[in-house]
Amino acid sequence: MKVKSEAAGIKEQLLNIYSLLFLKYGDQHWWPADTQFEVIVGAVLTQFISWKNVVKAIDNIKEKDLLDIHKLYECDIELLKELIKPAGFFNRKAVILKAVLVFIMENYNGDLDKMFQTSLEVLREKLLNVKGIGPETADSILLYAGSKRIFVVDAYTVRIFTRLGFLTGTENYHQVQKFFMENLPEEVDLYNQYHALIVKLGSECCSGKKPKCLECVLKDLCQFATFS
DNA sequence: TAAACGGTGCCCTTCTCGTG
DNA sequence: CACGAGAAGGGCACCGTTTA
Repeated sequence: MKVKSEAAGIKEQLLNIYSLLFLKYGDQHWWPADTQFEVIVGAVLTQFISWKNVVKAIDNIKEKDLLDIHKLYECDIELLKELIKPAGFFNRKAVILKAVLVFIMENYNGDLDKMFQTSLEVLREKLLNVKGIGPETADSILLYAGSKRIFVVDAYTVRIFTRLGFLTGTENYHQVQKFFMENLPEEVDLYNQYHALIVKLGSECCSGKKPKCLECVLKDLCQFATFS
């Protein structure tokens, strides 16, 4: 892991970045969902695609009055595929969603409160054992549905903090997560907001191909910034 | 020789970019 | 302007290679 040697420590720098992002983008109110269950469904559906399309898929489920663990658990998988079509990869996601529902029903009798009473470490391990649930999806569910203290890493996080010089871009998920969790205050709300702001910056400004460095609030801190 | 590991392609839709 | 090609996005399965 590359370490910056400037006077300000990494912890101060991370908080400084957070402040700049918050000043620019404000409270992100994440996760955009009404219930814990909606967060879980959204976390699965948002894999590989933009949130916009997930909204359509969830609206479809809501329209049929199926946004409920028991109802969705009983729901025919072909119907489920139809409903979540806008979210892309629907064949696979329907299967993943079903697997999650089976997991919650069989382990916790469909009771999310009960599920989130489980310790972070144990529940994370269990979620990762559900086919189709990787670290990012599991952590999203833990943080945003369960208010567990875990930092969510995604492609934006890696891209932005590599460009800023904190990462080399070759670290694995766990290493990146550890970096943030060791250098940020241990606050669920901060983890929540920080990740949301990273996504905001990543999608609006720090894109993969043509980042808009000129309008980036972090441009003065960034080694990557180009202004051509 | 078997297990562990690393790399690659696939899944599907939407959006962006480039070309005619 | 309209169209088509290509990329993005997370995880899994399968392949070939390395290691014990």
